Amino acid sequence: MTRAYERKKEPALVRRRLLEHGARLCGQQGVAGLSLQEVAETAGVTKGGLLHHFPSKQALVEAIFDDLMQAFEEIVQREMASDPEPFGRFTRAYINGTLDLIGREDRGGWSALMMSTLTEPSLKRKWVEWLDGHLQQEGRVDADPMLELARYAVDGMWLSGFFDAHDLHGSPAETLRRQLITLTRKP
Amino acid sequence: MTRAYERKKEPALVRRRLLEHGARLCGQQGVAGLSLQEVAETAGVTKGGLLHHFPSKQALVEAIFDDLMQAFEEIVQREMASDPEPFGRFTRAYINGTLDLIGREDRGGWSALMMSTLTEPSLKRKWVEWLDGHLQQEGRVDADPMLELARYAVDGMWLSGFFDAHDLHGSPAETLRRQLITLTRKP
DNA sequence: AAGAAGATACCAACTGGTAGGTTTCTTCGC
DNA sequence: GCGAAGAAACCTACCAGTTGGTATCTTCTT
Repeated sequence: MTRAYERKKEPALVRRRLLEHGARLCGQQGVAGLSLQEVAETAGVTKGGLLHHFPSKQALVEAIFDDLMQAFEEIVQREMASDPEPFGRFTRAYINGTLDLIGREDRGGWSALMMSTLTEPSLKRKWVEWLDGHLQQEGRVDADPMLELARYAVDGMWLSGFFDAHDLHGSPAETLRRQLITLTRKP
Repeated sequence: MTRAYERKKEPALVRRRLLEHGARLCGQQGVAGLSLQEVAETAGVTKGGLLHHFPSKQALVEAIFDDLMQAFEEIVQREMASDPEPFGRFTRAYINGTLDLIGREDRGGWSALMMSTLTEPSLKRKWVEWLDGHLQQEGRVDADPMLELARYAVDGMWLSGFFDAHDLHGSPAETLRRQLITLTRKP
């Protein structure tokens, strides 16, 4: 039996810290502005230690992205499981999941990480594949233009979430959320 | 009378090239990934030349941003001028203007530049002020939650425009545009 | 002549990454 | 049980290249 509390080296924990601080810093400075040195230091380890867990910056960034994507995937899956109506089910899960993330404290991590998706081709590909996968799996039930529009809208809300912590352009988020969900019901 | 064809130095032109190539490179690599050296070279000038026009990287980035913002402002103004219906006028102009930009070749310049807005506080402030200015000026005619939603949706469309050059999630852009505009009409 | 436009050369700071070491953990023969 | 072997975790020192920025010089325009 291992007694974790006596351990001096805790690779899993260190790895976790590297991912989390990396995500946060990414959110503040973007991928290009991310420095291995800084990530390592804030995670309480040296650059050499970081490079032991992630052999290159690219590897680190992709790991951060995968980590966040997985978390989002789980949220979406949970939302979908509790939605009895097939039509627009994925879109509603996407909406609720995204708005959930906006409310989080660690929003910063998500923020520019997803933004970096735009400049980092490998991340872009991952995201597109994820979305395409879901849209294909759910078949035609999420292909309606209005559903597409709803997804875009929540993307926009998420985007504007960076600009100010408080309510978005004016309306409380809950009002907009309900309005969005309404759009996803059958015409 | 100046005889431009004999000139060897054309500062206005150089400045313009610096702004345009800067915008394009920004779109490809983000602000943090932007290198003065690279901007200068692609604009056909040395770094020293660039730093003569823009005394610092920050100054260059802000100038690029201002330049693009001004272009967008003109588009929006033109759209608004040709819209007889006051209700949702700014929102429609915002929608049409944004979708116009998506279709452009120089979309890349806009792309990550606006993204950088999120990490660069000074740019963020400029954007928020621009939007607030318009929303305040147009009074309550653009405060309706549905209009807000429509603006978010076009933001999302613009965002997803980075992911693939072709049509967005599936529907042709024109279909979505019409649907969006419909949302901006009185309830 | 005077100032603007631009080039050249240079610097300190920082970047991602490598090499090679030390410490800690796990495993396995005994 | 114990202890040695070997792997995993982590650190120190360093490298070559790049960064933004400055100082200085030349060329062009007016």
